[in-house]
Amino acid sequence: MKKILVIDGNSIINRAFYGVRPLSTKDGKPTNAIFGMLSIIGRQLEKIKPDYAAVAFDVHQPTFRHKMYDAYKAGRHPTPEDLLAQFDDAKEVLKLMGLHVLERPGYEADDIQGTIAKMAHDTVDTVSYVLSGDRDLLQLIDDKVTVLLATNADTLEMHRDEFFAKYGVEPTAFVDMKALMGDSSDNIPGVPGIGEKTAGSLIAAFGSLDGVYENINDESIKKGVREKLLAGRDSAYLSKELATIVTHMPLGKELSDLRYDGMDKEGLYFKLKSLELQSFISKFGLSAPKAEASVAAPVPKSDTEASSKKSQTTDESTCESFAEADEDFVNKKASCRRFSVFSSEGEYLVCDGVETRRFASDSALFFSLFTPEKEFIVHDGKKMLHACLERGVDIDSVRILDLALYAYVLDPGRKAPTLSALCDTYLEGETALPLSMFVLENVLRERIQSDGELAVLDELELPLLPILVHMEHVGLKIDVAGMREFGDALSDLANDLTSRIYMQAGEEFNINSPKQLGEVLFEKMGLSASKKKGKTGYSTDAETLEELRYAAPIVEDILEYRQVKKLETTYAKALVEVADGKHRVHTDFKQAQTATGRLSSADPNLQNIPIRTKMGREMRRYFVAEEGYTLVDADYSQIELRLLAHISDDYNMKEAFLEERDIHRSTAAAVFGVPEEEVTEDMRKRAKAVNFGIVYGISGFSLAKDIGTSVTDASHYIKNYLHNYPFVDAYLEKVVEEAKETGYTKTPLGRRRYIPELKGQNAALRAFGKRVAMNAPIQGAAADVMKKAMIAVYNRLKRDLPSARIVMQVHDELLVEVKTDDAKRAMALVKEEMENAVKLSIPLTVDATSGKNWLEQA
DNA sequence: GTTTTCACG
DNA sequence: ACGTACGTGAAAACC
Repeated sequence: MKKILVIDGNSIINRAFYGVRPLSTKDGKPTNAIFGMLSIIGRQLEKIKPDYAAVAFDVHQPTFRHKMYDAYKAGRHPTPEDLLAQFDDAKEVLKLMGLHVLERPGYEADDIQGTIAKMAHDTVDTVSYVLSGDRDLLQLIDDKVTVLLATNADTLEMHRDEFFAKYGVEPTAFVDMKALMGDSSDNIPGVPGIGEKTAGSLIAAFGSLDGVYENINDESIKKGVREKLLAGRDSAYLSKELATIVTHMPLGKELSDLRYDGMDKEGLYFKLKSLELQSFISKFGLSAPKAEASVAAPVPKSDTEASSKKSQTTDESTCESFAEADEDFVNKKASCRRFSVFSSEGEYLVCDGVETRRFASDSALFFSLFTPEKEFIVHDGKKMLHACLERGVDIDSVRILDLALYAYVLDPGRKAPTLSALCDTYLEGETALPLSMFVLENVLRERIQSDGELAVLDELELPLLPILVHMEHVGLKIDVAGMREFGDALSDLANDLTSRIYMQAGEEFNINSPKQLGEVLFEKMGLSASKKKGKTGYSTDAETLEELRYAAPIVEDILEYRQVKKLETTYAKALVEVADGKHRVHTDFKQAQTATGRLSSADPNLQNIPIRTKMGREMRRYFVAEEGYTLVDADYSQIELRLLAHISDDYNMKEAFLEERDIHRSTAAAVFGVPEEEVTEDMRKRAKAVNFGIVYGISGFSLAKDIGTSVTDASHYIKNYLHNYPFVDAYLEKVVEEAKETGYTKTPLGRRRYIPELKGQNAALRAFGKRVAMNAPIQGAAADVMKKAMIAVYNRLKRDLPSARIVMQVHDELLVEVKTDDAKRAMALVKEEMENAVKLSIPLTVDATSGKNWLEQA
């Protein structure tokens, strides 16, 4: 187990200054703070023997995060002259001790500590020791983080257990306590009248600040306390923000940059000698080097070439020196971990948290920034990732923090906010791009965390992004010649149908125009359908025409014409047109588009390729594998119903899946009250519609329309269904109830969907909200599972079967293209990863097939 | 830019 | 009392 020691420089020096009697050198230089600091840190270095060590300091500058609270900070006591005078020497001593001294403008020492502790926390086999005199840091404690709390007497090791014993709450709830009790030393107001005792028992009882206010009317809260809490609500939430330590700041360091290699014995010897801190020279076992003055100073390297270049004053050299500056930027930033990149027309603006540089879109230097482990804060960065891929960047080894995805996770129902809209909303109008992207990342991440959606962001959306880029880049091959022929045949067929339709209508008109078609059918030919649109005219949709099918032969021709025309224009013609030189089509997966968490596919949409009719299904024959390759198609069987069974925990539905029974047959038996053996095809078909309806938030009316029965019968089916699956019934009720209370639904992984419709005055809209509430967690959970599966499949194939690549996703289905020899193995691997993407209380099963094209799958 | 229609899960 | 299933994208007509 590796250990990292992270020291709060400011608080240790402060504590040392006030805890140690005044000391000074002969010529009056104060040294007591350095003395105390050495004693505290020296002891811990010896005790812990860290593998990495860093000391963090504040740089006193207003920051994005804190500037709004400057008013509070203004009340701090000024630092005494005698203490200020010791800082520079103290830092020098620390460096000579082998500690990495870190200070970042705009961030406080505790933010640096929090960030390092988090880095260590996320690294296997590494634990952190956070040394501070400040109890604020206790919030960082967890299984892998210990806080060493320096007091005047000695240094206390605070593990999770000690913390819990002392405060009675989890360390993460420490900020929640502070939010209530406040902290005068940090100018955190808290709630007036609430002290440590009350705060402790409140948080112990309700877990968090949110918990306290959610249960504000709980009888265990005394009236007086409740009144104080209500009056101080805003102050409490502001206090919580003030008290929370940032754990994701742009540090520009990785753990390996912070290695502790022991002290510089010679340097430290001289330094301590000059500070007249003799006792530490012996304590650290330091001694004068043998030949004190023999170290030659390095001769500065001659720089004639560079200086001659710079001495020129032509325009050309100005350009060159810009290029040098950029190159310098890139080189210098080799050690920087996190950048923000703002893409604009023809250029990228790159910021390392301090300075911003401009790169042309085709700058090789820009792409050279993308080295393993680096993090890039972007907004809607897929286009940039494609450019990276073209330039040979390994996009899997960098981490892309796409703020558009952060915003999507926070509220998938909202239309995608622009970067500046995000700044307006979350940074109160701060728009210093791209620097503000760092702040946005922090702010949005904290919100996502407090909403319980961090897993959705970090385990699904962020890792999925580069995978989508790969899929889009590879594309899906179409048989261009075959599809063109098919398109031509469709065109011929449409022409035949057109003539027949004109003939029967007795005139030529635009069949594609619903207006003209309506006039022909309903006025000229005198047909009539049950529904007709008032405002815009007659409805001529398939459902209406279906009614008239046998009233006039023209109707059947029109229906067929519509189908043929759709296939021709939307698919055959359109796809041939967008195929690239290698006959591949590249969709654009929208990752932040749907309200439920699904992907969508556009330009072209490859998620709605026909399959339901025989003629439409033919289209799939022209989606093919590359020569020597095979398409593997793997789809989840009944994923939404399985998730409904799992989430509702309905024993009856679970039993059907556990026994791998045909769920529609099972449902039919229940709904029609017959044994499964006696279920007819028609009964099964109706039950299937009921199953779908349930997932969509059913109504008797719509079900009746769908399966062609009376509303009475349909309602009866639903009643039987819910009676047979009582936990499903209870679950659907619960999910609507919860959505009414909280304003949102959530999937098991935490993905939210807000449903404002439930709160409105419009009854129709509220009914819609109810259906959405019933559907969103199911559809969303299925989307979560598929995203998890895509990540698992991608990584598995990359490792074990690199000849295979995912080429499409259609909600519950993955399409993989693989060398024909490896098709069997690909089927097995993909199936395995998809089935085990999540663990449910019932099995998740995947059917995998393979073939030369998307139609012929055996 | 909006409406109608229809393709998919 | 109310309208009538969840989630998408594209083509063509229409304004």
